[in-house]
Amino acid sequence: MNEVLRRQTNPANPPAHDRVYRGLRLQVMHGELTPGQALTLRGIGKQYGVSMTPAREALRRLTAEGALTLSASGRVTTPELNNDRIEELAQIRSLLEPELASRALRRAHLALIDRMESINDANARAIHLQDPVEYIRTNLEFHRTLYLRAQSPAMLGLLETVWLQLGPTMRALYTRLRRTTAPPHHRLILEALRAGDDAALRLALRTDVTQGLRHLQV
Amino acid sequence: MNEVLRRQTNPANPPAHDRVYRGLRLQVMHGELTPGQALTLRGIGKQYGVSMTPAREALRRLTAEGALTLSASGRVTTPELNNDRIEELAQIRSLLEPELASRALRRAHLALIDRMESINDANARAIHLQDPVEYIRTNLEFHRTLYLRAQSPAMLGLLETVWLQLGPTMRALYTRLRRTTAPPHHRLILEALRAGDDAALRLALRTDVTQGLRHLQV
DNA sequence: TCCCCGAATTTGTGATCACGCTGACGTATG
DNA sequence: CATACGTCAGCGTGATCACAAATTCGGGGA
Repeated sequence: MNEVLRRQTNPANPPAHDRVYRGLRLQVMHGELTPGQALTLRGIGKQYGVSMTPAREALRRLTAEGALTLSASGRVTTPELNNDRIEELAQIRSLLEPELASRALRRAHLALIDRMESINDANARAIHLQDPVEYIRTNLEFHRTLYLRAQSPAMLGLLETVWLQLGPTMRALYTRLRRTTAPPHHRLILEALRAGDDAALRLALRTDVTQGLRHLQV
Repeated sequence: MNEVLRRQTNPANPPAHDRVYRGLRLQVMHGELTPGQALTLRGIGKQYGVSMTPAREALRRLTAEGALTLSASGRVTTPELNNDRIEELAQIRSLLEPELASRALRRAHLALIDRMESINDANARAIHLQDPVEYIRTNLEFHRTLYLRAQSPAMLGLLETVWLQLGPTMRALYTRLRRTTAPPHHRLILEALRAGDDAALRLALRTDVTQGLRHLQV
C-alpha cells in the first residue's frame, strides 16, 4: 500500500557529526566551557564515541559560526574576547534584539507571555541556586521564546551566532560577579509586551542587553 | 646563524580545505553559481585536485555560514530563496549597513573616498560590458571598502554571511533585468561621505540596499 | 501514452592510517 | 639559579576505503 518507508534518514537517527555539533554548541552557548579552553579532535571523538572525522566536521562548523577560535596552527579553542570585541557584540545584540522583539510584538499573544513568565521564574530560581549554566540557559530561552514569534529565521540565526561567541565569556562574568537578584529588565519586557507598547519594548530590550554586558568589561 | 626556517606552516601554504573554502566562497558570493545548483564532494575534490576530506570540510563550513543549503539527505546545493527570505535578508542589510557606514564616517578620509570612487567606476564599466560577476564583485567591494573603516569585524562578518546567502540570487536578478545604468545611490553615498552628513549617509545606504533588492521579488 | 517499480550508479558518512608540524617538558649549559 | 636548546608525545591534515542510502534511468505493465 505504498508504505512510506523512512529507514534511517528522517526519524531520529542524526549523523554522528551532527550529534557532536549540537552537543558542543550547547556546551559553548551555555557557558559550560571556560574562555580559552582547548579542544582536540581525538579528545572530542573519545568523548562522543566517534572517530576524528565527525569531530573535525563539528569543530569546523562551530568555528565557522564564531563559536570557536582557530589558531594559526589549527588548534581549536573557545574564544577569549577582549573589551572591544565584547562591546561590539553587545552593540550587535542591541541592534538585532529590539528589532526582533518589535517584530514579535504583533504576534505575541497571552500564552506566549505566560510562557516567558514561567521561564523567567526558572531564571530567578537558577540565580537563587547559584547555577550559572542554568541561569544562562533560561535567560537565552527567555529571549529566544520571544524572538521565535518574529518569524525572522535569518535574523534569529545571526543573533544566535552572536550568543555563541559570548557564551564562554558570559559564564566567566557570572562567576565573577555572582549576581543574587534577577535581571530587572525582564519585568519591563513583559510589561511592554502586555501593553503592546513598541517603543517601551525596544527600550527594555536595549537596556537589558547593554546592562547585562556592561559588567563584563575587564 | 639561527636561520628562521618556516617550512610549510606560515608563508603561503594554506591547507587544502582552506583553499577549497576560499575558492567556493568567492564563486558563491559573486554569483558564479546559479540558485539550486548541486555540489558533490567528489566533484569538488576533482575540481581542486584534492580528496573528499578537504572538500567536505569546505562544504561544511560554507553551509554553516548559510552560503550553501544542506538537504535532508546530506546533498549540498546553493540556496533557492523565496520572497520572504529575500525580503528578510534585505531588511538585515538595511539594518547593518547604515550602522557600519555611520561608524566608518568618522574615519573616512579623502583617500578612502577616492578609492571608493574608482571602484564605482569599475562597477559602471562592468555594467556597460554586461558582466554580471564583475558587477557584483565591484558592488560588494564598494561597500566593503567603506565598512572596513568601521573597525567592527564582527558586524562586518555577519554582513558578509548575508551577502553570501544572497549571492546566487543576485546573479539571477542581474541576468533577468539586465540593468544598463549604474546604481544611482552610490553617488549619494559618496556625497554624504564627503559632506560628513551622517543622516544622509544612513539614508543613502538604506535606499541603495532596499532599492537594489526590491527588483528581486518574483 | 503514462505510470510504476527495480537495478545500477552515484552520493554522503565515518573509520583508519601515515605524515609532518607544534608545543611543552626536561636537560644541559652559561 | 636562570636560560636556551633538543627531544618527543600529541596534534591536525589529508588520502583511502567500505558501506548504506539515495537518486536516476530504464523497461514493463496498465
